[in-house]
Amino acid sequence: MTERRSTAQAEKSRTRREQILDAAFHTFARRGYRETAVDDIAAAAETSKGGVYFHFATKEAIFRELMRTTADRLAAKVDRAVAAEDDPIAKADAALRAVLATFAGHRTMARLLFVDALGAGRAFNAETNALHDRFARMIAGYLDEAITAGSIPPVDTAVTGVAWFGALNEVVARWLLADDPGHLEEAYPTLRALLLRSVGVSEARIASLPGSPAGAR
Amino acid sequence: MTERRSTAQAEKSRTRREQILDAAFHTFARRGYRETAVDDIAAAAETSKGGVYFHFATKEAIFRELMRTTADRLAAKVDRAVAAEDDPIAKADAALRAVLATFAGHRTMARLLFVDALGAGRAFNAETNALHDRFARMIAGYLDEAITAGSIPPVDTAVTGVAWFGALNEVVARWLLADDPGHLEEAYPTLRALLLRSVGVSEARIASLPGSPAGAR
Amino acid sequence: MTERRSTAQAEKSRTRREQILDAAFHTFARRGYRETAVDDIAAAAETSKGGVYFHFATKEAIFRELMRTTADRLAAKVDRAVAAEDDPIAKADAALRAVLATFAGHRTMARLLFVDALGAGRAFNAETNALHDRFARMIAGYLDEAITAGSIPPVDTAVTGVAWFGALNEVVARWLLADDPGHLEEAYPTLRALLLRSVGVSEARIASLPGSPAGAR
Amino acid sequence: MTERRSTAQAEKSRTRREQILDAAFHTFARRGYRETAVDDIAAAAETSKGGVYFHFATKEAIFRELMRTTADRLAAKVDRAVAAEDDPIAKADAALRAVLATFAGHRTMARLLFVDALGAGRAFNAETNALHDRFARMIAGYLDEAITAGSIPPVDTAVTGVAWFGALNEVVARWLLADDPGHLEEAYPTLRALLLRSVGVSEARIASLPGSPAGAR
DNA sequence: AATGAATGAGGCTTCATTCAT
DNA sequence: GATGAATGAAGCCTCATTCAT
Repeated sequence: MTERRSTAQAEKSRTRREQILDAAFHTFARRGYRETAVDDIAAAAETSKGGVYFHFATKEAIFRELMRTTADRLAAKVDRAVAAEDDPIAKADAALRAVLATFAGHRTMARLLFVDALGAGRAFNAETNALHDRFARMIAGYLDEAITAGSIPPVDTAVTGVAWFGALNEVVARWLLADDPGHLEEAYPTLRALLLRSVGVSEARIASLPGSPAGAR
Repeated sequence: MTERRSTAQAEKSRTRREQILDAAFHTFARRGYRETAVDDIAAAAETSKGGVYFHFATKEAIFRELMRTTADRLAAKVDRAVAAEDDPIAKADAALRAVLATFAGHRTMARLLFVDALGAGRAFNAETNALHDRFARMIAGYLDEAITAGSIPPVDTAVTGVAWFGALNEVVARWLLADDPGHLEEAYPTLRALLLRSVGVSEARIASLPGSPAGAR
Repeated sequence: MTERRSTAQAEKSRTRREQILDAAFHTFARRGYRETAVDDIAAAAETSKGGVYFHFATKEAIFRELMRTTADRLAAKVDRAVAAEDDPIAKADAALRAVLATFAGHRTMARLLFVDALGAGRAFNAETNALHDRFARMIAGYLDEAITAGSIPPVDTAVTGVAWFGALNEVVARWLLADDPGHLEEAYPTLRALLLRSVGVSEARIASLPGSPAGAR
Repeated sequence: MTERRSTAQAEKSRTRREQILDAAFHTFARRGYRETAVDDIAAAAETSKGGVYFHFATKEAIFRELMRTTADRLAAKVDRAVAAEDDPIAKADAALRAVLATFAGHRTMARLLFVDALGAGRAFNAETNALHDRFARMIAGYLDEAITAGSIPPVDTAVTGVAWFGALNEVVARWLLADDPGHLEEAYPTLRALLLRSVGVSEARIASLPGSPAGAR
């Protein structure tokens, strides 16, 4: 009985904890880190300030956890998409597509991950840095594989990873910040062609990818 | 006499104004907008809070002016560099080089322009947006010229402008946020090759640019 | 149990709220609205600035609530006094007596209601206006009844209400501001005779009221 | 020559001083004492803050001087009006009429004198007190004359003076604070009848005064 | 005489965090 | 576990006053 109750409590607690994370996620994304008061989070989570502080030590801790899990989720999605492809270039394509699709579906998530981290102040630079680094490295890794496989000529994959991520990031960010967002996917073919070309993939190969403009050169 | 005196005073006032802007510039860049107190600016400018408020209506006004003038200065530098070249691709090269060189010399300036704007909170998104837009458009403009001149094949220059700016931005930002910065210019040849290739410039043409890796020729 | 606890807490909270109102009441009355800092109120209430702001949104809100409740209390007292009399003139007498007695007992209350409202700045004119209007109308209402009952000849009760209130107000205010207050009630018979006479009540009727100067009978 | 210049300077100085007083008068009256910044006064006087401080030691000093001179002017006007009459009751009528006429013509002056003094904070109570006292005493003085002349029965003229002033003050104040002022003079016959009746002047005598309703009872 | 820049105390409000219940 | 009251350090801004020129 005690056993059962404590389990039930633990479950309820986990639920409440997630409620708070959820609320924080949306509130941070909508209003930004500094503009979000712990009270706002508590209200959105339908609990009290004290309740929030029972589950998290500080406001910063909430944000950090959110950053981490959100990034994890995205990275997992990308990994899954990549694993489904064989050809290195198809892998890259799949990865890009996965990122854009996720963002397109979760504007909020993107905002949190790519825009707000900076707004959170110097304290978070390490986090942000690590996050961007992680994605840049991920890209570099795939590029390295592609080079090894002979799919593309050798390049400085470290710099290229950063640049690709930056290009992607900016396109997403501009979309996030736009008053009238439009469809993020529309930019995809152009962006993909740009990125692939930048590492020496031939026009023919690019044109052969699914979704390329029909008669493309 | 009165004339002379008032002129001297006006000059001193202007000097003080600039002192404040300077102090604000550095403090914002070091600590971020939200993290910077008006008192900090005053202290750094060796004046008082009231002194700051004599010259600027609000903290925000200081930041806005800083954003504007900093962007102006950079844009002017780029324009000058571009005007010195004839060939569209050389122009692009010059522009990139100008941006990187400026940032390399003024880490602080870059931080303010590219990183902190986001930290300033939702209220500044319009400003930031406009700033990024300005540079993205600038790039798109040069790309359009290059297309018109037949130097590169047609592409969606709007998206490309954004992507280029993003790639550049990210490279700079990562450098800014790194613990051990290293030399920004080292990334330049790689980045340049990447960007030019992405819009279809031939390897030969890229290799012919000054500063390209020796063996590449 | 939870019930009991929450009730106890709510009660404590209400108590604290009133503590703050009380402290504000006295501080406003002693120093005036502008002169009173929220810190002063907090200190007087033996709590912190934050504590005050937990219970009230702004300093102005405190003042407004104070004005309202104080006026309510006075109006209720007058209404009760009036209801206890039958004859219109006796009603007027009772009302005047109630006001003066209340003020005499609570110098502070009077100060807040009649003097400080103006010190609160243009923003409060609406409030003050409404307050004075309320009392002037109250008087006018009783006068109208008296006219209807044939106890006094017809007069412009609107202007008369204002004038009566003004006379009363000034007598009270002068007493409030005097260095050596003396007894407010001493002025009462004179004031009452003045006011009643001003609306045509006969000397005989006035002399018959309780508390009239002996020899006047 | 020096002589002449210094005279000219003195004159200019006096002019400037008055300019400032004028500006202060209007600004205080429009915005209230606390809401008026010395900068506002300087701007309205078309001079600088320093200029203001050359002529006046403090903001308070300006206000005090304004109160005094304004009251002087009004008192002089009343005295003149009173001197023109013989009969005590006609004198009283003339005095009331003078006050109301002055206020009606100078809403601004009235506001400064009767409303704002309180808004200026406790520091001015002495001044305000003295001012109100002065007018109450003035009224009491005329009433004493009237009693001596046998025009009215004896009353406590001190209290009556205060009450009369209060009635007058309130009527004026309500007019000052009203959104849609209307004509102050319209209230005059009612007010006059009220006041005169209150000290035992007969209906017949009241009806005989100029401006009384034609067929008045 | 006048200017305008500078000063700095002080005001109101916000908010992350703590804690008794 | 949860609540909500309390704390107090900051933060931004205003403004009377001073002062060098």
